[in-house]
Amino acid sequence: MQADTVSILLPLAVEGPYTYRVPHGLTLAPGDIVRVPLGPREMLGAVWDDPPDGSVGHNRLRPVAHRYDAPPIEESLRRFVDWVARYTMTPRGMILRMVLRAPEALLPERAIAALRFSGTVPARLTPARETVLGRMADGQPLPKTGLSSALGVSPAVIAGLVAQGTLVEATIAPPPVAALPDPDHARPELGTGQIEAAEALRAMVDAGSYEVALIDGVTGSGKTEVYFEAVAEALRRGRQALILLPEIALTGDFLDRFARRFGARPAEWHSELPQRGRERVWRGVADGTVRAVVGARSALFLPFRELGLVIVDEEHDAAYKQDEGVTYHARDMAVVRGNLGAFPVVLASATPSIESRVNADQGRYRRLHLPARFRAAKLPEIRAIDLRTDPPERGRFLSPVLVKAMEETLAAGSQSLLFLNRRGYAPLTLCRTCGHRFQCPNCSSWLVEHRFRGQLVCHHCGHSEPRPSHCPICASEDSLVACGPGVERIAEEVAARFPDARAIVLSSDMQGGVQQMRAELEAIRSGAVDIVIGTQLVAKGHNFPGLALVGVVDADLGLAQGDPRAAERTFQLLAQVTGRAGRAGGDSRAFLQTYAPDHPVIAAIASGDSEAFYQREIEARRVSGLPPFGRLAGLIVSAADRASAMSHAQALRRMAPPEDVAMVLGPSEAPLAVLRGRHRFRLLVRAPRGFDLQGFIAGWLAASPPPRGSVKVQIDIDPLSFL
DNA sequence: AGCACGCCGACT
DNA sequence: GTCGGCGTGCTC
Repeated sequence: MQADTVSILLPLAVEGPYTYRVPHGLTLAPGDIVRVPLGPREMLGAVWDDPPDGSVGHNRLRPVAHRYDAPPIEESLRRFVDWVARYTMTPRGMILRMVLRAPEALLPERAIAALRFSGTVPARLTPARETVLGRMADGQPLPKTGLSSALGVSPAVIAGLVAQGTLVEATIAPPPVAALPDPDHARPELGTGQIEAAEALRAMVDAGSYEVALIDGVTGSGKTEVYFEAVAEALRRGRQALILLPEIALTGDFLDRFARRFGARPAEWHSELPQRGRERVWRGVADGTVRAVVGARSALFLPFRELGLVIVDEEHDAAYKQDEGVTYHARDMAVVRGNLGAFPVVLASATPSIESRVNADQGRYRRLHLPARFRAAKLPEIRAIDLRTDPPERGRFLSPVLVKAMEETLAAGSQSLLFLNRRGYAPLTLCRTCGHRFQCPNCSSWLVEHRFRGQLVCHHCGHSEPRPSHCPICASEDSLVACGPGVERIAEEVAARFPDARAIVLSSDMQGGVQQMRAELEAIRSGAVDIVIGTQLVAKGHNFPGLALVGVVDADLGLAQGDPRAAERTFQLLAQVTGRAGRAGGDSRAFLQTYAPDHPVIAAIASGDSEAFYQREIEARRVSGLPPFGRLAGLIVSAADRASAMSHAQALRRMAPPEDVAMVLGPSEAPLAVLRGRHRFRLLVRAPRGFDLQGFIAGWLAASPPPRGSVKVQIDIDPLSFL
């Protein structure tokens, strides 16, 4: 505890900061980014606020090597790191690591090599040389790369002028990674309902204090336009703004939309961003040259210098949950960051999560409801098709009612979308002779036939094997039958029924990657496709302006699982898919094929009465003590083989919990997944609101007989009862 | 994160 | 008899 020591948090899996000696002549303040010796090497770290402890002898302390000339990590971000670490039960250093993801960003950015006119005219002037001098006479340096083609002369001319001393080496500062967005570039015309909501958001940003707003409204009600007004207000007030999107929705379309409103594309941040780009965005965010960022969940950990607003679009989306490494829910952490940084947070969704709805109902969030579609866009007419009364023909999966609607749509020259959230050809293959079912050797799930690829694939762990021609058990030839539909099989049926229609399958395991995908989306947009058959992919992120008909092949899929959020997820997915119809205006229809037309989820979608669904679901959650009324944590128990993972999970469950904590091994006691050769089971821990779940789990793990080495336990889900 | 230390299979 | 696999532990 001496004046010449300092606490440094290192981006490693260490619980707290280490103590270092401050060398003479160096002044350090909390948040400063430094380089310190650690073992045989040097490492990045940040000065933290903890008072240096005396547990390590002063004579063993090593000195800080260097302080970077970079903006310090701001106080509220430091508190955020501490908070997230405690909440997720992760060592603090691991959270800091998420902040310091772009270490090269700490060095000054490399200038661009350029050439400029030195003032010395060459002895001989040729026409090409005159061209160059004419363009460079003002002495402004021009970038070296591409200079000759930019000036329309051969590289030899440039080289000659350099040799003569007419052009000399120079540098130019790299352009900012993103141009400044202008809040008043193209102010939109808002509808009446939108004006009120936009005004409320503007007032929140003006107030400059923590508050959470939940904007909800059907697809096409203009949520984006409304929250852009909040972004504009933050920019006007000199604050930075962050828009979070689920990775899949972070498309060029969205960036263009931002650019149309603000006159410049925002900086973007996501996992695919190349190293150079990451560094530039990180630096720009830290030094304040970047004013607006659109990013995936990890953007929440960027070192903003004056963050004044976070928008979480599609706030219900499960992609906000990070479940590798540090497990956190970006929507919840965004709310925390707003709370610690004293600025507003806006959650937006056409189908809000139950948690957010409850928080709004209970007054913790302000609810801004957008009542109607905007710009004359009409909602589709939605109808459930009862498959018990209108069944498909034998061996087929499309009901005559849906087929007729498709025929009509096709005849009118409009587009149809068939949605089935199941990749591949068939979800189960069995032998007609002996009844053998093809199961994954690692997991307990069925292998899915992918006919285009000729493989049987496990969608759980990725295992795949070639589809055999005969049964591996009874050796019968031609006895294998595909059970149930996947998108490939629906495509087959569509091809048989509509041989002249131009049909296309969109699913995540498409061959050809991003390029191919882009081309196909463009084909759909331009109207070169009549029938789109797609999985979840078509529900999110992409707009299909010409869609007149949406058919949900199996609306019941997803309702039967043991997952406590199954109903909510299905509702959200169905609302999104049916909402794809008719965005651009005109009449449109959506059909839900179902065996349970009275199921609350189906009924809510078909009647358009989502309120009824929410009330019912909220009540069900309240009764069972699930989030947001209780707190739920998933412990992932993992081990190198299935049996020991299972036995460790059971051992943990046997640890007698207090009465107010419930635990189940589940859902359905099935292994979650086999990832990187590790078998994982999930334990769900449920506790009442207000209960110190983290403390309980930590104590529980400390007291449990140490499971042999190879078992890892991590917090998976955690709820909202923190503010 | 690195890097060292420490126990069980196929080889000069 | 060793070389080497990566599981575990440590770095102020």
